[in-house]
Amino acid sequence: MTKKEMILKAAQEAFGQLGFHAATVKDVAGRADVSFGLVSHYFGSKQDLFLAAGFDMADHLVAKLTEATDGDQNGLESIRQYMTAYFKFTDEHRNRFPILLRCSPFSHMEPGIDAAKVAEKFSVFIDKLKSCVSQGIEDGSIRELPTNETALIIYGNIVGSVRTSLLTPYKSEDIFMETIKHVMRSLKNSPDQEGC
Amino acid sequence: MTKKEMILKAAQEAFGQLGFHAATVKDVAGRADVSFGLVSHYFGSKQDLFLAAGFDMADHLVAKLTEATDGDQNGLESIRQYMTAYFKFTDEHRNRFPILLRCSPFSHMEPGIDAAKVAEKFSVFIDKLKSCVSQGIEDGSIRELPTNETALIIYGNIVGSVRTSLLTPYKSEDIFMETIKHVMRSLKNSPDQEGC
Amino acid sequence: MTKKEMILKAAQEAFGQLGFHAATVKDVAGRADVSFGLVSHYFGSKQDLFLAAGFDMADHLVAKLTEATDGDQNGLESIRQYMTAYFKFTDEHRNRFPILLRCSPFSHMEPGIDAAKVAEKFSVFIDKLKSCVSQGIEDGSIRELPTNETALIIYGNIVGSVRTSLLTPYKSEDIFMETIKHVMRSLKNSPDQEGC
Amino acid sequence: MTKKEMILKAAQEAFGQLGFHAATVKDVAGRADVSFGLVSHYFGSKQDLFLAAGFDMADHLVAKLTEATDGDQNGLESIRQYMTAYFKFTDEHRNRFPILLRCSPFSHMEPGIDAAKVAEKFSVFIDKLKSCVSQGIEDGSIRELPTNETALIIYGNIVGSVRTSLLTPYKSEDIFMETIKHVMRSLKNSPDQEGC
DNA sequence: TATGAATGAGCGTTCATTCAT
DNA sequence: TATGAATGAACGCTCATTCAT
Repeated sequence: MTKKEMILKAAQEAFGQLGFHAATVKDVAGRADVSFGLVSHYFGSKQDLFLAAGFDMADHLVAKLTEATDGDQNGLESIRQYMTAYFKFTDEHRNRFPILLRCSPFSHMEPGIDAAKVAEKFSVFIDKLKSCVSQGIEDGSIRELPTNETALIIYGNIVGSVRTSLLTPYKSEDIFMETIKHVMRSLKNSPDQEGC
Repeated sequence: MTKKEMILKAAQEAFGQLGFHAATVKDVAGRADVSFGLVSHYFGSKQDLFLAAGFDMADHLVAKLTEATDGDQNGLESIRQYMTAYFKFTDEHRNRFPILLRCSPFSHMEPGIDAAKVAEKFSVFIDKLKSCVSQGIEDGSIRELPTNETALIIYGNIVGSVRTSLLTPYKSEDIFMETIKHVMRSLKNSPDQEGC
Repeated sequence: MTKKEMILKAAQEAFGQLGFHAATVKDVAGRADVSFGLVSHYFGSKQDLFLAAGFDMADHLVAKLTEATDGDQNGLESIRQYMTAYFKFTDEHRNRFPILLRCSPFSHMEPGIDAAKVAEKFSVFIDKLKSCVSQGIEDGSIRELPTNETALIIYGNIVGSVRTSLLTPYKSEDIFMETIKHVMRSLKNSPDQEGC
Repeated sequence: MTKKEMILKAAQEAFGQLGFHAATVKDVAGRADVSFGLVSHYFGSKQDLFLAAGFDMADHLVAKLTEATDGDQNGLESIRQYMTAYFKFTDEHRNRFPILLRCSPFSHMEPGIDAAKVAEKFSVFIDKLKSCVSQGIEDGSIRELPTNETALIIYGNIVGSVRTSLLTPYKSEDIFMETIKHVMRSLKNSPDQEGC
């Protein structure tokens, strides 16, 4: 691994654990075992480093989600795969995943960070869900629901459970699996059941 | 309103908008139109002020939720009232509500803040939901679900939609109402529908 | 004891233990069990309080020293009485005596304190010793020594031992008694012994 | 001279003149003609700087005292050399020596300074005197006296005269020389003179 | 007399950033 | 590439002091 890559990993870890302000450039350099001057050399300002760290993590997650939803299953099943892949990714990167909870439009952006860039980057997560919902409504696996709101609610459901799992002391046996069931129940098209 | 109260309101606003680190004590004092020395005089350290601001907001919300769930409706209906009251409260305090998104166990606690105190304070939000779920399962309005996970997922749903509404640029016509429907669909006990 | 007197005692204790800067007006008020506003009311500024506390202690010590040297003994004996009374006084006021080590021309005056006033106040301690030395040389109990230097050296001896006793961890069985012997040996006029 | 050394000299000067509290880090930086950030960079906290400044001065003095007492003269003569070297050192460093009057177990330690470290550092000054006294008693140049108390009293005598010379307005022609004579007279073993 | 709300100068300290090497 | 000396804005905080009650 190059020093540049080591800095990026260290930044994801430090920013994820401590947040933008509390994580210092010296701290990142220390975790990467390089001099702090090298951080600026490669990544410029602290803000730039934060975005680079967040976007790198986002790119890896997008790749996994794309892979998971690429099959020819129906819309509801795609959403299940999306959620499964998302939760699997968080489990596999518990140390560095929290950077995505920080560098996300669903979180307060630190003043000085370009929120628009972050929002644009993350729109792909929502757009993917929208496609799944649309497809599911078309193929009959998902009941008639407003596409936009439903996608946002599902994403909120995912992130809510990830936050519960990674951040709170309110521990649960298997909140990820229950969250998937919760969403499936809500979306599933059952012809003989009226709404509420 | 006393100056002490003005400082508390200003702190909720500043911490909510900017976060613990980016919001400065001088900024809070400026919003409250008092000298910065008075902040320490009444609240001690910045961390103490943060907790006071968060807990004050939490107390007000708890009061509303208690009022909303106090009726003799069934468990599912109690959850609907809980969610309705929660969303109404966020709408009525858009300026100062975000302190609760910051000072919450579902968020990263700033290093130096006593996370245990926060978690204890907020456990009432989850506990209230647990009671509703239990009651709903007993009275037959809610299907057989694990109480703890379900309560946490509902709370995640609520906070997810609040975050979407207050923080993101992904605007939606009426995400709060759709979120309530989403939860109702998922929880409602329909004897003739199997789970998934 | 009036509140004014209680403040003075508390100031001697606080300034003695903590020094001018580290001792706060609130601390003094707390020890005296009065509100901090009352301190300013009676004594004006912190500097004024410091001088009042130091001078009060000095006055009490001067009274004891005067009493001790008032007899009709010879000069050497007067010095012994002076030293004995001085050490006795420090023992009896271990809690509050250190104010005199702080508010003294033999210590660094805190910037802002009127050093000249302090020096004038304390000159009486040296002058008393000078008289004793002069008298002793006249009455033959003390050898021929320069009056001024000898008085200063004796005073330095006294304060040195007080500092050793009150401040250092270098404990000693009876440094006060040994100090008196040390001075007596050095001053005593022994006709058959040349100097060195 | 490196900037680090310049900061140390400036700290000795500033702390010596003004004391720990009244001397500010910005003041030290100004005297050293460096930015105040560099002080933290090299020395950490103000307290660390204070100890570094005091210990550096102590080390230089110890070197001189060791040199002065290394000869094969008798114990009494060693003490004379010790005192002579001590007084010479204070004269040669009148600007920066006072740090040693502040950073010393014979002075009130500022709250927050590690008094035990200081006491340990300074014990060498007393220990050197103890050796001289012991040796002098053995070789017959010093009368039978308690070693510990006598060493402490001699050190008190030295510091008393240094304080008188450097701090007070009570000026004297040659207090240092008279102090040496004072100690010599008191210690010298005169077989035909009884004690007092 | 007696209180403490209110002020703000000034402190030590942190830390992103620049730049000579 | 890689280092860390050097800078200074900005922070939280303390505390003497004033003054209305």
